[in-house]
Amino acid sequence: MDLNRIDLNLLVSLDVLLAERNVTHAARRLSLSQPALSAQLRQLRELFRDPLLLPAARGMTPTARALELQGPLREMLATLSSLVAERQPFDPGTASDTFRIATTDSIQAVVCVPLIARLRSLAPGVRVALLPVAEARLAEQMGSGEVDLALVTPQAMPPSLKSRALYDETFLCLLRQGHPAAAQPLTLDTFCDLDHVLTSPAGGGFSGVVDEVLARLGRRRRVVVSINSFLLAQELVGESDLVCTVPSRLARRWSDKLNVMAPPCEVDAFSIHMGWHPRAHSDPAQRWLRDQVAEAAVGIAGRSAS
DNA sequence: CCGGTGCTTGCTTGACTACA
DNA sequence: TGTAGTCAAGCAAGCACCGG
Repeated sequence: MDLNRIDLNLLVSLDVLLAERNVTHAARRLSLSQPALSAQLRQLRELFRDPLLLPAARGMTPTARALELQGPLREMLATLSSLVAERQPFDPGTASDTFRIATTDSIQAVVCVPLIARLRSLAPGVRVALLPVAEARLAEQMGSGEVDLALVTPQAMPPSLKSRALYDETFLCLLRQGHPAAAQPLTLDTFCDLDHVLTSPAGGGFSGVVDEVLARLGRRRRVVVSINSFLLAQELVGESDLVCTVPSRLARRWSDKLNVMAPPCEVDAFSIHMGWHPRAHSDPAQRWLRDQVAEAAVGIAGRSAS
């Protein structure tokens, strides 16, 4: 069958004809005259090479082929109907969506805490799931809808995603209160003499951006603990003489219980981006979520990063 | 009970019209 | 000019009624 020959209106008429099993009644339902629908039935008969409906005592009787078509036809028209239905604008007041955001715990603390407060007030019916970042699977997770939004560095962002910069970030060092090294600004010598905690979302590593900077300066530090949770860093630092270099906004959150100090060497700033699948680009709910994340990020970006 | 008649219902077809 | 619609007429089948 040549698809070019198929007029969608003919299929709509067939659907009504099969439901009514009466050309006159079907024509009335389709706002057509009975002869007009009779002409369409003739075209359908040619198209399907089957009588489709045979005259009966009262109305028409469907042929086996017509009965075979009825179910799939109804489903196809319902799918088409939903496909072309006007997309409803997102209404945060009544929405009950669940948003899944993949990010590190440091970004969760910095961005997601104000974000969730914002969502609770604007869209009390929505739910938020914060998920760990599985860098290798991120593109696949977003493609399948397992994750709606990723908040990560551009390096961790799969190239297939659309992305937008949220804010820039630098590093600060954390030491416990009363730590002997905290009495004066950290020098490179003091910094390298201390034992370090290294945090990385992937975990397991003992070398990071700070080690790269030190290597360029011909220096090195001793990383004795490697963790994948930034939040655990404050506990470890608070209970030991360890030092930990963490994103500045996170460090400042703990300034009341830990010493927050500038690192003795210049560690390159980095940026945090949000990424989403192209499929979700024009989805009203997803767009609204991205706007809220951007708004939350404007709030934190406004605060000095150094 | 059966067959004839007329009415109703419903489909098809031909003539005509409107419109792009 | 072609397409898609309406109007009007024709035809077929079912049904009710009536008379023999």
